[in-house]
Amino acid sequence: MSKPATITDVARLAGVSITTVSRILNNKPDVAQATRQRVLDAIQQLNFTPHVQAQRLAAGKSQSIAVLYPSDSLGFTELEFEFFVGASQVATKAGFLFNLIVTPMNEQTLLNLYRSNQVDGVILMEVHLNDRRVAVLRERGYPFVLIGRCTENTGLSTIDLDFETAMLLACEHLYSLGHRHIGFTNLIGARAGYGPAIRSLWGYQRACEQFGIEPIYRELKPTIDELYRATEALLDEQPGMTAMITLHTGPLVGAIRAAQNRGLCVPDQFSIVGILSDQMAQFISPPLTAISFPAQLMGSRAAQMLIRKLQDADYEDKQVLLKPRLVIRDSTAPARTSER
Amino acid sequence: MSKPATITDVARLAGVSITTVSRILNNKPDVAQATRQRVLDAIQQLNFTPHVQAQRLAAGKSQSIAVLYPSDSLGFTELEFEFFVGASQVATKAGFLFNLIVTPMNEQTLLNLYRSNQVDGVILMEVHLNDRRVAVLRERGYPFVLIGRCTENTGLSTIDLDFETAMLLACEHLYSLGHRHIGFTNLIGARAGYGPAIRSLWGYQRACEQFGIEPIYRELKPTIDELYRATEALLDEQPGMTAMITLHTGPLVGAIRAAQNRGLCVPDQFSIVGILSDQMAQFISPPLTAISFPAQLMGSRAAQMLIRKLQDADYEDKQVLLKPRLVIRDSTAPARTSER
DNA sequence: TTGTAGGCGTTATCAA
DNA sequence: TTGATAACGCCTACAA
Repeated sequence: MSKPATITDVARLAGVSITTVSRILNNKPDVAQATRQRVLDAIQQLNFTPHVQAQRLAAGKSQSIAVLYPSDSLGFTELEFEFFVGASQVATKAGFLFNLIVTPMNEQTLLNLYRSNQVDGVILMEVHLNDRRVAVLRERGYPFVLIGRCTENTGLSTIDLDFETAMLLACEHLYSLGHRHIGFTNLIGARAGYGPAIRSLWGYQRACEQFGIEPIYRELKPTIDELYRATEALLDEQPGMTAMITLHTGPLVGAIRAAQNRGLCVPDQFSIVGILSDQMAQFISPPLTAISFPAQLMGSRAAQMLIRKLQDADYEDKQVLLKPRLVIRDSTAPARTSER
Repeated sequence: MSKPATITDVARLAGVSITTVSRILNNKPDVAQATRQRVLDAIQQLNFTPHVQAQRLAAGKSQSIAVLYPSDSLGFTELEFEFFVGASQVATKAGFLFNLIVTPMNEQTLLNLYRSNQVDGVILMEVHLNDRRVAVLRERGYPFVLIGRCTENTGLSTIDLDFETAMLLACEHLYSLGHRHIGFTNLIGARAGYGPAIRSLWGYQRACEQFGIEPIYRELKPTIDELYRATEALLDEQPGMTAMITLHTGPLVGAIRAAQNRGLCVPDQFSIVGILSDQMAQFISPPLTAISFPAQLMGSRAAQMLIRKLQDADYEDKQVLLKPRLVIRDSTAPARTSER
């Protein structure tokens, strides 16, 4: 583990000044072809790589971004992984380091991230309508991007799935299959202002009005058991219910099981629509009719926006809202008009 | 976005030298109580946070670790997410930055990671029996930890699941249920020396000998379709086969489906055992009897080992091998002695 | 086209 | 118990 070569070593070996080496490293013009070659040779020979800490200190940038994913939030879903991979790929390609921080941060630690120059910018996940983190960062003018969005997003860079439309689509699909009693089990947190939860609820409510159907609504923690019990309860209370939409990714297996345990065959007697990744939708039996959640895309777009923002002084903030897409698989079928 | 305060500002405000402030920041002894308080007040007042780049440059450490997960490797499984979360939590708690790098690296870029001081150490995933990355890093004496292991691990820090024993357990379970024709669909890559694949194969082979049963073996890419087709093919070719073990996490749904499509009820007429996270095992229908894969634990243990190694000069390398645990759920049942 | 010199914000080594 | 001062490795005016 001998000490890595420094720019000084290179300069000495090539018989030039440090400045010249630096110029070449940073692709500045005004270097004689011969000199450049000599320096490049020296670099090669010494296996030299610039010391990033030093570069960053001198340049005043950290060249790294972080994703803040408070892991206590909602338990496992398959989506996170895709977000991370998408963002990490983009970051690496752009020469940025990608930090994943799953420990929840308070206002202080969040600001320190910037002040201490650990990161140039962050991607915030699990965003609420009134997110303190957003308020704090916005006020200080620190660069960041949201996966999700707030109530007031002017001047922010955001990327989100249009959950409201997603719910409309889902309801429409079921309605067109003849379903008139459609339940919706939402993520917990709508009241707390958790974006996806509250917007889905709005969408559901709008759909109910639009189609003239009666809402059947629950909020749950995203565990299989919860969804299992809730589904059973709903089936009991709502004998007329022939279909369900759920925002919970994995646990929605609980819903399927509960239905099946009641002797209800999915989809022949009971239809289910989810919102989840295409991957996961196919892992489930039966393969799920679902709004697909393009998590990897969202992760990479978020990273792109952030990095551009960091590099372009006059980058314009954008609020990207992805149009949801319904993929019909095997968990939905026409409603039996007779009874359930 | 006013410039953050520096140590100089603090020193000036407190009326002491930079050195003194530095001492206090680093909890050195020999500072008068009164001085300390004065400096702390100044720090508070200025909202000062040390500039990490500068600290790291001066100290010669980057205080960050990275996980190298080449994302082209095997496609999605739910396990990665858990690895990352586990490692990230530990890193943050220890004051380290956690970098996730999913872009595959060649020898050069890997070494540059160290030389450029981006990271102090890395956690390698997707390890092969003869892993070039390991050879390269070991030779240079750079600190790293493996999730997985090689053929020769002396002097390395590794953590791995004992796949060989896992396969023995799985076979034993099925054998004790009366199954005598047990198929095994492995991850592709055994021949290429991919650790989990090859060790599982060894375990399976040992189990077959031990129980005197005939191996029924396939290697596949981890997609639902592949596993679906392979299972169908196996069912055709091996009319006596009543059970299957598979190393593929999600796609094993394909196996279940194929069996069911043949009119084989799982588990009554066909048993399946997987190796996957407890989470995922429950997402699947029927809930899967499986060797549980403690990914989050492995991630955090790996990070712990690495960080200790970085901090303790005389840290002893350990090769940790986790004992597998079989959790019996609803995908295995006694073999029908009659026929399938 | 090239080099000199100062600075980035810390830590570490000596003196005082 | 404190404080100069020299690193750390690189970048960047400015000068030559």
